[in-house]
Amino acid sequence: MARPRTFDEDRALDAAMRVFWANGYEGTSTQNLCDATGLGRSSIYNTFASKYDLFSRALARYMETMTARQAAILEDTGRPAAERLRELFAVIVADEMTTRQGGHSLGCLTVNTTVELAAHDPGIARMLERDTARRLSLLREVVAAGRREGAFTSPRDPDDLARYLNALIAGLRISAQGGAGRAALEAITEIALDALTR
Amino acid sequence: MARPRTFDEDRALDAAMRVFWANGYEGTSTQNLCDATGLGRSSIYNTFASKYDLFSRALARYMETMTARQAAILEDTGRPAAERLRELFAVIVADEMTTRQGGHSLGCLTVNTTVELAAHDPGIARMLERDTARRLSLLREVVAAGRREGAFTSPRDPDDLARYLNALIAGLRISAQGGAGRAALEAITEIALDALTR
DNA sequence: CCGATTCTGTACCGATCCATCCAAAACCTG
DNA sequence: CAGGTTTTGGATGGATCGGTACAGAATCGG
Repeated sequence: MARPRTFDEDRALDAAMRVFWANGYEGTSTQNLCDATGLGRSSIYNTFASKYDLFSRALARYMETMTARQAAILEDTGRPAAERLRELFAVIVADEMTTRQGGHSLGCLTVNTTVELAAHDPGIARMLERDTARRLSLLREVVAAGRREGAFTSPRDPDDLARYLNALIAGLRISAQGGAGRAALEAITEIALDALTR
Repeated sequence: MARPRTFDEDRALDAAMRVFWANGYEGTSTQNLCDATGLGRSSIYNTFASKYDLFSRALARYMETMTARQAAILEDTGRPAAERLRELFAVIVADEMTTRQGGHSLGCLTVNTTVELAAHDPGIARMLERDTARRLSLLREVVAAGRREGAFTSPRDPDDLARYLNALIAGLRISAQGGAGRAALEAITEIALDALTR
């Protein structure tokens, strides 16, 4: 029929995602994307409509994989809720430690994009809001489960507790980007749980 | 001697700061800076060495004013520590609600810059680290005072509690940038205090 | 009111921005 | 192996990027 592609679209998307993650949307040039993906400009623009479209799809991919990972941990109803939440924190801290570049982590593409684009781009903002809603739902469920198990004794509204945890996770990412080390991050997560078990 | 300036340098710096705050470093063009300050390119480059230098000074100004405001609240030893901390949260939430543009706040220039530049620019990173150290010190002091007063019963290390509060404040900003409303932000701050009083 | 000095507006610089065009290359079907 | 179709690389597009050059305007000391 026709000449086939010599590259894998998902691999290209992954490479693009990492560049956007490290440099932000404005901070990434189309040349950067060519270098990172190994593709020519033509191949990129033939596959993705624009830099914006490529970013949008990279962000969607990131959110899907990240939130799915978190869902797998938080929805593992075979384990106590408190243990699931601790595991989530441990994974997040581990991620922050492994995406380090010269003393500072890259943080989280979702958080980074919220900072850079949420106020300027309604389309991106809606994507972020959907992802946040999903994570809030996961967190609310694990909080409710922990309460049923008697582990989380806080009388606060589970919705608010979920928002609290979500905010704290974002703050954890910012702290890591600011240079906080593993011990500091772990201490933060320990204290964060105190609010649930008080 | 010579022709005097027709503009106030501090006012120009303020205008530049707001543009960087709203659009980030990469997202702000020199033309944007001319428009916002009302200055011509010559005046800007005659007063500031470069876009980078202008940003650096705008950031320094932001950090100085913001942290000074927070210090004034946290170091007001005439009031109970818990009250001071609540007041800090109230001011932060109020700020986030007033810098809104179309449902999303602009967040905090310090946090935004941490996301955009900390991993790439050692000079900016050091500025941010100094500011963070100063705020951590303020928070540690208020935590220690609250403990002496018997209000904060958490047995955790005051250093860690300060880091926890700092992370939570950043998360509060991110939540606001993501579209969280006043009620949600206030609930988060209430729960955050639970970790200190457990 | 003149000379020295500084500020300011405009034009301009090379580099880079995102995106497109087009011809050559590569593949599948018949 | 020929025709049709898609991909690919390289050249190229106008626009904008950060920054500079330069001439004229504005002010002060004398």
